[in-house]
Amino acid sequence: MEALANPYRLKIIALLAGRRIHVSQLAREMVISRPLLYMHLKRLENARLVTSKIELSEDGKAMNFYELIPFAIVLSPETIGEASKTLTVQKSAGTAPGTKGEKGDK
Amino acid sequence: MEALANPYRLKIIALLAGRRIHVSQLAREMVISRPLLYMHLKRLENARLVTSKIELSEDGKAMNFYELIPFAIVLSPETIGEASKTLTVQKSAGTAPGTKGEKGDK
DNA sequence: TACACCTGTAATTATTTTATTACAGGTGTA
DNA sequence: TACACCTGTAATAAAATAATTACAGGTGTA
Repeated sequence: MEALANPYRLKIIALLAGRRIHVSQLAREMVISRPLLYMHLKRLENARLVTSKIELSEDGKAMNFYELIPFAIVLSPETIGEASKTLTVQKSAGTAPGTKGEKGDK
Repeated sequence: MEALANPYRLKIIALLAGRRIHVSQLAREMVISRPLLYMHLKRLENARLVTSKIELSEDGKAMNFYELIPFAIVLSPETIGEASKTLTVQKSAGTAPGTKGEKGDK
C-alpha cells in the first residue's frame, strides 16, 4: 500500500508496463538519479510488485532488468476492512495518552 | 493514494464502514489521541474518502460525525499507467544529477 | 463549582521517507 | 590508458509525516 504512495513509484510501474528495462535506462527515462531509483525499486520489490534479474548483454556487460509482477488490487471500504484486520502499527506498545485517563482534559 | 498509505487511516475506514461515528468515540475505539486522529481524518477528508457533519445530540452537545464516501479503486499496472500521466512531482524543477552529464561517473 | 463529556488547534518533537553526494568496482572499445 | 557504459552501496542532508503536549472553549449534571 505504502509502496504505491509515491509518484515516482507509480511512474516506474507505468514505464514497466509491458516491457522490461534495466536500471540505468529506467533512470534516464525517469530523469532521476540511480541511487534514488534504487531506493524506489527496493520498495517496490519489497511489496512484491516488481522483480529483477541480472543478465549479460551481447558484450559482457551485466544488466539488471526489472519487470512487473502482475497485480490487481481493489480498494473499497470492504476490502480495506478485511485487510486492516491483518495490519499492525509497529513500534513498541505504549498507551494512548489523552484518551482514557483524562479528568475533563485540562 | 498516499491517503491510504497508513495503517491508522485504513483502520479508520474499516471502523467507519457502514456506520457513522463521532470523533471522540472513534479515538476511543482506535486507542489513539484526538489530535493524532484529527490529523489522519484531515488527510482522509482531503482525499475525499470521508466527510464530517456536526450535529447536536439530545442534550445540547455538539458532535462531529464522520462517515465514509463510498469508493472503489482498482489498482493495476494499466490503471496506474493512466493515473500516472496526471501526476507530477512537486517541488521546484532541478535537473537529475548523475543521470546525463557524467563522464564515466568518477 | 467540579466533573465528565464534547469541540478544536498551535507548537513542538520524533520518526520516516526522500534525495543527494561520494564512493568502489566491472566490461568493452578507441 | 581514457572513456563510456554498466553494477551497486554507505553516509548524509533535507523534507514530509506522524505523534505528543499544552492549550482554549463549549454543554449538561451532581
